Amino acid sequence: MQDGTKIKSGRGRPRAFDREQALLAAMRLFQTQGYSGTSLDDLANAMGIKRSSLNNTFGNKLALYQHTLALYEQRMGEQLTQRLFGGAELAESLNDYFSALIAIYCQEGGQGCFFTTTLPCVLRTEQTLQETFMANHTALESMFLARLQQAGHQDEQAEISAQLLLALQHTLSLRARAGVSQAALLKLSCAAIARILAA
Amino acid sequence: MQDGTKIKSGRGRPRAFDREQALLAAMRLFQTQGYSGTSLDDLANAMGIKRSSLNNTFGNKLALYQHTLALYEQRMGEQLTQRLFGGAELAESLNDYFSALIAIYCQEGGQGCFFTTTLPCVLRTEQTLQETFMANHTALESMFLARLQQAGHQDEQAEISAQLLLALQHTLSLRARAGVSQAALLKLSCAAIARILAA
DNA sequence: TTATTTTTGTACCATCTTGCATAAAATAAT
DNA sequence: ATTATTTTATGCAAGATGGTACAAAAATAA
Repeated sequence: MQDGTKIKSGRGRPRAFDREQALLAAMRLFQTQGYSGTSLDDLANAMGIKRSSLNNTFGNKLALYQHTLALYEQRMGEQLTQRLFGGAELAESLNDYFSALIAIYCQEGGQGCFFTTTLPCVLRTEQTLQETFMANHTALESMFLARLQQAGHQDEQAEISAQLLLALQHTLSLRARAGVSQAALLKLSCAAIARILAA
Repeated sequence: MQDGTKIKSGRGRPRAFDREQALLAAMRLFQTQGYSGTSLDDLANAMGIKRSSLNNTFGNKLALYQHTLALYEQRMGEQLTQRLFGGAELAESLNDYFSALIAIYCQEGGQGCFFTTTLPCVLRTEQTLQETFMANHTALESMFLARLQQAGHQDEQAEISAQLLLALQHTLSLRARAGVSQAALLKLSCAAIARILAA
């Protein structure tokens, strides 16, 4: 009966917890333990609510996971998109974007990207997640492409450059998750950007 | 009492199944469902053996997973290393290597790389796996570096190029897993190699 | 043959897991 | 105050899960 996206609750007992704070706690746990490795009891504990509230507010486990994915995507966009389209110089914009990205990936001991570190292993068992993953994938590539075109880059070359920038983002995520230091990632990022723009 | 790596069994009842075939079946299942998403019952069924034989031969679930990772790494090395160091021309070697890599990644509906698609989500809960992942990571980068140096590439630039080649491998794995077509991956691979060598 | 070693089949156990049911609590509308 | 509506608390149930125990089976060594 619940949509899980409702905000205003006309009447009835008011919710005793903050919806977004709870989702953030769930996100952190999913990001640390993966989807299959996290139980609803774990989640409810981390969120500071009871299982009944969890199911009532977010639906089942898969729906909760999708909500955390959506929240992550939204928050990342808020923190990063402006950096990419802010600066006048393309190289400067890219360095700004990836520096901020690396800082996020290295939080909490190097979690990497929520999508690329936790989604791939469950893509085959949960079909709807494949679409979620692919949608994010194409959105990121389109974003890079738009910024390159804004800088005057042409069709074919711009498309390849956009793909390489996403490749950089992928490898940064995996390396952060593997424990590579923030300094090493920054160095790699700078060198990669220079190479990609050198064409 | 078992090491799990023993080959010769002096006396006693001989094993009724092929150890490597069983490991391959386990690998396929782990690759499809992830580590946490696969139960020992699932594995025993796929391997065609009983739970008792599984535990007796490979130890517990984590040990079995590590055995499949080792087998994957070994087999990939056998199929790919020669391609990288075979050809005389660097660009040719790289295209040969990545073409074969993509063909493997796209098998069975696009599984991608066993390491990069199933390991990241469990790195935080199983510490020993972090070392396994990092070891593979550095081994691959060293392999690319060695091939570049063999072609006469110099220190700093060769190191960056090796990192970018590993980045290419990462993004190919994730894209294959996301469902990107083999043709699209090949196109990306060729363009990326050209860019990386253009420096 | 007899003893020893290893694998195999079956069963069991303690725990975890998910979803659901039911009642109590809190608030708005009537 | 009463009713309707929503959240919260508690518990239950059916099944899954990982690990282990034990006897039977199979093969070799003495």
